[in-house]
Amino acid sequence: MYKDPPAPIDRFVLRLAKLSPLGKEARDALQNLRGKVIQASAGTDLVSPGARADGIHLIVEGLAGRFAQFSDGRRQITAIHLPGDVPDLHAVAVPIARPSLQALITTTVIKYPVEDLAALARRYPAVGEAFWAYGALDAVVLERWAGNLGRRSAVQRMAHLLCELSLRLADAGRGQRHAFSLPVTQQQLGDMLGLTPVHVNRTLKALRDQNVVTAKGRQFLVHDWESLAATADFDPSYLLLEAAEPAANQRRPAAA
Amino acid sequence: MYKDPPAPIDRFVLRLAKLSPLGKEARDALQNLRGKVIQASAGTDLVSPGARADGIHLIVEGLAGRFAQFSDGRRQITAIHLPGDVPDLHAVAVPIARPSLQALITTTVIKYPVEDLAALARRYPAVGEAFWAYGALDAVVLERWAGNLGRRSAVQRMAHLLCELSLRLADAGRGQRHAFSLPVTQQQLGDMLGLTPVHVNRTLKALRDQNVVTAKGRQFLVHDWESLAATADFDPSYLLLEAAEPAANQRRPAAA
DNA sequence: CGAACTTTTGACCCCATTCAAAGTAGGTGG
DNA sequence: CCACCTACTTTGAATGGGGTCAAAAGTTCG
Repeated sequence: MYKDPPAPIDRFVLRLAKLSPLGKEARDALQNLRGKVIQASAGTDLVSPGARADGIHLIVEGLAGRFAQFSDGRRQITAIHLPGDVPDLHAVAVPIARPSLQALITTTVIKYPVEDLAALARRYPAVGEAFWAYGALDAVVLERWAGNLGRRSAVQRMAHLLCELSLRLADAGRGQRHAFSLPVTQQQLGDMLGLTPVHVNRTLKALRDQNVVTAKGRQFLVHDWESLAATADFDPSYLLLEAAEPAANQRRPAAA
Repeated sequence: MYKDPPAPIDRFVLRLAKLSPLGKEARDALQNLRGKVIQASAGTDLVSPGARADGIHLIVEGLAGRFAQFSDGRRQITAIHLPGDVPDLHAVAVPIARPSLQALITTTVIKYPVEDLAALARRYPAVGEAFWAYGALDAVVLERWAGNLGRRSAVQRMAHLLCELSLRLADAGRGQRHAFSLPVTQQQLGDMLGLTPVHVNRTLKALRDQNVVTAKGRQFLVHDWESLAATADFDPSYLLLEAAEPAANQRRPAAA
């Protein structure tokens, strides 16, 4: 077997610690937070637009999308969150600013009381600073997402999304950058890319015909990652993953 | 006369204080920050893509755009910043994550040393928390921007942009929501909206023909704000301006 | 008073949407 | 285990919104 996926809370704490050095006491305090475990099936809203703020979510398993909704019901997904992510951490600082959150597949989350996290941030300044930095990085990713939507063609957008997600999934121990499972519908891909489901299908077909990516079922195989990154004009550095740059030491045990 | 535009640094401190109650000492410390005044003419980059981090910018006068740049040179503006805004405050927490910044018109900024702001945030926890919250609100606006780019037609995008900017300009004391000056080129509007300059022109013409907005020179007159907001599906609450919604109980007593 | 930059308009093209329908899982109950 | 239902995927044909190319008419400013 490959490396086991790290426990989501560990992943979260690790990322925080990388942003601002955390003492052992602070790390333990984060690990010992108690929250409510919640299961959501695909397509249900974890936080509906305009809902009251009642907790901060840690993704434990599955896939969640942050989204904006329009009055006609259409949605634009603005960020994808994997196990170990906390999509709405910034709501600790600004309870009013709560993003809407949707489970894209069957998803398990833990919901922590806002006050507990606020108390932690106040008690350990390093934690507060790490929370702030965490939100800042989130905003960087969001900015790329916006650039993607504004200025690129359908194929480029799709390529960029696949590049981003392949690296992040690999980083979360959920696959490898050239072979991963992304079990979302084409409808949902459309909501991420600002495209109609029909055109998502055609776009995937185009990539398949170029022999760059094949999506069978919801299993993605990237045959030519370099070419994919090139069409996407993708620069991984903004994700700030360690695995991102060298990429040489991407272990690949004999499997499949 | 209408109200005078408040001094930009005051506007910034005021906004911070609204996010997290600041003591007089902390407010004074913010006011007394010393930085380098810089003038930039229209179109020049205040921070070029990939440039080294060397300061945090307060917009004093003019208009700046945060942007993403692609390898072919095209740009997508992801946020507009008015006098009193600090576009890159989050770089205090994550120096690596520095947004590119462009002066859209002749613009004056003050550049503060990152360390000075970091020291302030560490010394006054309330300031740190306010900085964090400031970034969180910025991200909320950015999320709307992304939704705008992903799912709306050219006319809707333009309408939304004009709604947002008219309210923010009015809030900054630089005009009224139905009559304001936005002295940017149609090329730059295109970079904001993900459109070509030619189509920006046609879009403005469409709004003019519907008698909703007329843009003569770079002076904008909104004849029917309600109708504009309706076509944009615009909801002002995300901006968290006092003028926008009731928000009556938003104020807090200044603690020492 | 000319040079460079904007704005405006026209004609044509192409990418993505829309509408429609057939094919393909996946899941449930008989 | 199969019949059936529902949701998702795939493909075709027609439409349209926005892009591209080109040129003329303002502006601004040295």
